[in-house]
Amino acid sequence: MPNITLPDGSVRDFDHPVTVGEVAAAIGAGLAKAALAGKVDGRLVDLSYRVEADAALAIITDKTPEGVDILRHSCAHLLAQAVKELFPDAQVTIGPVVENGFYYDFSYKRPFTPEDLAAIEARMGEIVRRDLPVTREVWPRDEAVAFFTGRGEHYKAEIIGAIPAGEDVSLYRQGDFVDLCRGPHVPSTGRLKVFRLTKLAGAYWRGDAGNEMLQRIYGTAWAGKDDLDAYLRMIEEAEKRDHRKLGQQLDLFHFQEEAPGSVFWHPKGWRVFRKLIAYMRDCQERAGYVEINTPDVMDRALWETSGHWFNYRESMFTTQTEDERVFALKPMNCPGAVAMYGQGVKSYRDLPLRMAEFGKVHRYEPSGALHGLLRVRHFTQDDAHIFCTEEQMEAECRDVVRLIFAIYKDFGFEDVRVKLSTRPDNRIGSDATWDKLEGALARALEHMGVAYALFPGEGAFYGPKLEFVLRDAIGRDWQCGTLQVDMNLPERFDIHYVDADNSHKRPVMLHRALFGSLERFVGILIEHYAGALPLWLAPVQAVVMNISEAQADYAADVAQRLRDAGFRVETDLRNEKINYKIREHSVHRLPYQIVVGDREKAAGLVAVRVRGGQDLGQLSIDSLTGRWLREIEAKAGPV
RNA sequence: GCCCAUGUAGCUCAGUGGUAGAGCACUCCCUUGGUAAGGGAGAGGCCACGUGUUCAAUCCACGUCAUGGGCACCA
Repeated sequence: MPNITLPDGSVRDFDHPVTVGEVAAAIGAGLAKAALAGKVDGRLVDLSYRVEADAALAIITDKTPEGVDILRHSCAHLLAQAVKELFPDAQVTIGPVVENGFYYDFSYKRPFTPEDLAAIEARMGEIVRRDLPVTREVWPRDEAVAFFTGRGEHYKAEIIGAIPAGEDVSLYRQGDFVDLCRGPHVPSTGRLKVFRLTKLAGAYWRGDAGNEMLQRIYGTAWAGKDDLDAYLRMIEEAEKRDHRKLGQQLDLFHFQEEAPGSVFWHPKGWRVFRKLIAYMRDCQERAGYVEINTPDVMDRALWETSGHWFNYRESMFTTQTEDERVFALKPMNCPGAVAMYGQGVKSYRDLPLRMAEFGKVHRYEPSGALHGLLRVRHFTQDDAHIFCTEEQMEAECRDVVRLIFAIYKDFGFEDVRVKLSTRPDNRIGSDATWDKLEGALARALEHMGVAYALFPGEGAFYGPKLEFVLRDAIGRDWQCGTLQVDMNLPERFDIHYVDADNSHKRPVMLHRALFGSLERFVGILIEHYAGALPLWLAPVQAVVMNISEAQADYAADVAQRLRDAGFRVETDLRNEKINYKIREHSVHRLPYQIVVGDREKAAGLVAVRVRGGQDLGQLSIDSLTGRWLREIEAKAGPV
């Protein structure tokens, strides 16, 4: 008879098989009430699961992430049941748990409307009040297929049909609603209290764009109302940080219909952009890079050599001139860089050759992919191509990884996820070479003590790659930096260097970008800092305001002296009250506001207010610039 | 590209089958005020674009473009 070991190490002895729910009851009435499911020897099971033999058991409640996921999964079933009750001829497909909630995909003759959504949510509440028991049944696969086919649930039947013949499948039943599911689930619908349907969307059956579009309903679910409220507040906060909204409010950039996916940078936004380039240029020069610039428009022949014409053409902007020559706007900088390398004869003494380029690339991205600054059709890469020998490659990779982390740190990004994608099935180059290249990337990370996720088979056909991913304010992941090894282009362009023994050798080509796209990086920074860019990046670092006309000259003079000291400073000499001006510049998140009235003018000082409201009192211009220099030196600034 | 929604003044939004409104911003006047909105007046719109229906369309229908939320995509 089972000895049950609980998480605290205690053991309970039962003289007969017991269900998880009975164990919970034996421990205490409170736990029995809170129990949602169990975990037996590491496997999640229903409360009704019968423990026959000795086992380790944990009672799952909504206090753990696993418990909350069970709530969410059961909410997906609840949603499906409500939809089937209201729209009997809708067909169910799948309904998994996602971050913060769940969704369910349906096939229905017409799109669901927001009114439908409200009705469905109301029906879900009603089913909760019915407090239907949720029960598990095990069926032979073929019987389950026949059952769902008989109910007209063809998608469900198709899913179950894909399960190997002869296997049993588990079904969950609540009232008249039955769904295929691995489980576990809450014991009854009455346990689902805190949920909300959030949005309607289209989604392809089985995630394949070649299939029909289903209707997805998203919802969110939580253990308690406080959690839901916190989540909704978080969403609200994220919306306030949206770089598209802040870009408008802070007068940084705009988009317009004539140039979908391309940015109009306003003076202030362009200052941030230029600052990033200046910063990166400085970092790269210290790291031994040279900077080049290659043409934006090049003949089709070059793209045929690089292979883009055949593999990437649908994403390229092309143009034909009067003389019928066909050109393409570069979607990548690499061919230009290789062409640059090909000029003149390179010696092993020239390597490693690190060629950086702030290259503008154009890609005809699908219209539905465009998203503010984060996904555009025209963007600037902080690109570089490193040509080196195989022996030099590992050290070069290490240096790139070191540089990338140092740079992210300056922007306050400490939590960076790294992905290593390795050889795909369809590839060029020998296994020995791939071993070397993948090893170089992996060792570069390990050398830095950087954890990474391995994505086997996800590399490009021409080489493995590292990707550096940052998470934005709304929890979306954006790839920024990348480090790739390319065995293809050196071959296609037939480039080489003369080695010490006078033989011709093929260089290895590393391709790397640290910001990735300058446009995207600005977008991420705006959200990261909620528009309050640190002093060193702020487009306007300070504004000098006069109290009244009598100090206009002095204010202009102060501003000029600060500009002479190298700072980005504007004046606000408008005929407005100081309260009005301070409000406006606070809304625009200026790092510093400087007020000069008669008192400051007489003393030759300035009154300084820091972003956030702190009053520094009266300072001399020298002590203010000294403070600023120290702050800029410290870089990242408050987030 | 696919599904759904949206598109009215510089911005944020109301609104109606009889060619339009608010707040803020803008211009001018008064005010010269010490740390988050002083007062008054004025100007400003081919109601995204095209084609239909209608005596009449910003409103209805269809199409196009763009944007938003998802999906697919991100070599």
